[in-house]
Amino acid sequence: MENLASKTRTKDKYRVVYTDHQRVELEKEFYYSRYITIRRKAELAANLGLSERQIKIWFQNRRAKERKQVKKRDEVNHKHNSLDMNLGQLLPQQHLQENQRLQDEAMLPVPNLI
DNA sequence: TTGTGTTTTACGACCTCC
DNA sequence: GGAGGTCGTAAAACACAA
Repeated sequence: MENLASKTRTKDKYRVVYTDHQRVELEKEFYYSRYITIRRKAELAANLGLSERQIKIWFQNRRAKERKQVKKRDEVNHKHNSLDMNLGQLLPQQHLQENQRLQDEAMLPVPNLI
């Protein structure tokens, strides 16, 4: 008898797609804490019908995603800061508009937790 | 449609900590 | 040593312009 925890990648399914409910619950937990405890991992696994290994890997991937987003945002901000040299020549209204544009660019998608 | 870029699962390699 | 971390990557799933 093979359990889910030991083999999540099968011949016919390279990867499974998690349900909206599973994703929402995982996002909620991630929002609460970036690192899941052993106890919470076991609880979530039981509640969501996933293996603890899947929960662990989901959190690893989620943190990687966040780092990627932060890096992208930092790059935009860096671009923003280097632009500040030139912005000194802009009128105040233009400066505000440029600021808003850069902030919009850096805006991250916020997960819908409801 | 379909070609293409992005996101999502899952893993292996390697590292650190206890 | 084992558990869990990051990093890089494969491949399926998805989004979307042309």
